[in-house]
Amino acid sequence: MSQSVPRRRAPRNSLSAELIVDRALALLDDKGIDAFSMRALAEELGVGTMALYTYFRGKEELFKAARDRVLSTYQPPSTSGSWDEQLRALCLSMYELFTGRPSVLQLLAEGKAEGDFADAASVTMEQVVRLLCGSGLDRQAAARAAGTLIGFTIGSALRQVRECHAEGGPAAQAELMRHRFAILSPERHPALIDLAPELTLAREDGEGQYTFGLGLILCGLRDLAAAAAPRP
Amino acid sequence: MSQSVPRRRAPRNSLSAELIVDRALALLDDKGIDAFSMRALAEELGVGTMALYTYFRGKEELFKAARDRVLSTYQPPSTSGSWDEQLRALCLSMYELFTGRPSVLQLLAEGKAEGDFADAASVTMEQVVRLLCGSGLDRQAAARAAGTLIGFTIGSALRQVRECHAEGGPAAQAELMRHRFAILSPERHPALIDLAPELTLAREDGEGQYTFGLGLILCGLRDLAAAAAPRP
DNA sequence: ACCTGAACACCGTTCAAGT
DNA sequence: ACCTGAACACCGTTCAAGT
Repeated sequence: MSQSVPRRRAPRNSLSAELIVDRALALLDDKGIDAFSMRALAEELGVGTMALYTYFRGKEELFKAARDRVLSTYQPPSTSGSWDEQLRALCLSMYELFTGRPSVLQLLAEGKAEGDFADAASVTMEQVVRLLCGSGLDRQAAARAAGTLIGFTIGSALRQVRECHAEGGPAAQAELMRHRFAILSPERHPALIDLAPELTLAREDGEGQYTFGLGLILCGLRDLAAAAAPRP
Repeated sequence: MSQSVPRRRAPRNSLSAELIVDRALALLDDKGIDAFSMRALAEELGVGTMALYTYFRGKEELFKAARDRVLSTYQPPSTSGSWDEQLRALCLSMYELFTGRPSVLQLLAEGKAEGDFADAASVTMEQVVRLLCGSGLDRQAAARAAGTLIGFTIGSALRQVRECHAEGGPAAQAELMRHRFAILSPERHPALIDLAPELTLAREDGEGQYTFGLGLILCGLRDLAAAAAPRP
């Protein structure tokens, strides 16, 4: 007679911090952060739950390791061109890193993996800050611009990731949005109803939405830099 | 001998959906979404946990009720001036609504309270879209601009809210940030270290950071509108 | 050192029961 | 209708024990 399928235990010493992080990232990217649990991860690895605690103090520490794993594999692009073109390339590559690895983004955004950042992240920050400081902005404006660019990038990536992890996927989300528009009263919300098709499309095209917003911010920065350092 | 302080039960029929939402919001704003639980809320109200289920199907529905409560009390400001000045005022008032009610923002951002929006929210959206459509932008640009403004506002408010709910509060967060800068190598991150004071300040001043970014976006929109509808 | 199972203190929710 | 307690299926983590 068949056993209750207890997924035969992995042989001793076959476990490692690396392997655990690998599987954790796979589980995270696959099912999302809400479906993640130490117990489920252990099950996946074919070990008892507490085996994980030999390698990590707890869930939090495992999350930080997962975050660092992804961030440390990140290669900032080598850029060229004017400072704003370089900023655009840097931000876009960050956006792609995040949307390509939804799990880590969720960890960062929900504050589950706070702590000292991996080196790759600070290298990119360094580039961003250097470009901004060389653009003619004063120090305060440069600092705030850095915050705006990073925040906008993370926020935009986060929105798209949530769209994908939401039940039913993007298709269902779009349907839900159409329904919301459908129940609005035409007298009170004429402009909203009129623009509904474009609004729905914009929401579906996360990357287009992001590049549009990024363009606006960079345009604002160019104007600001030009005003701060006018042609002599 | 004293009882185990079972917080004497509330009299029968003293409970209501209103009262539950009230307390839920208080608990949420006070301790944050992570510390919230149906059990804790019931305890706070002096009733058994299951009493809540007489008024709400479950946690999700309670969250939606809490969200709607807050959004329906929101009064969009009456604006005047040019379209971009009006947009600025609308966005700022949304930002203040959210940062004033951290709990609801977290519900919205973490997708815990999805569903049809309250009326007040769509009234504001209507205004935003109307202003954008009247600015000279084409339809697609108007839709994307709306997405950018809303997304940036929610994202910025969320960052500030998390800053406040993080352990130790803003002060501890700033200290942590200084520490992060302190451990960077001066050879590899000269610009970052040089701008550290301003970056720390910018992070502490959430509202200043937001208005700065909003200004950049609006500046970009003005340029775009001017290019789309040049003087005849 | 590496891994285990039992146990503890939580959680949301179902269910049968009481008023 | 309104509210209860017991129970179920989860969760992260502690702890004593096994190899």
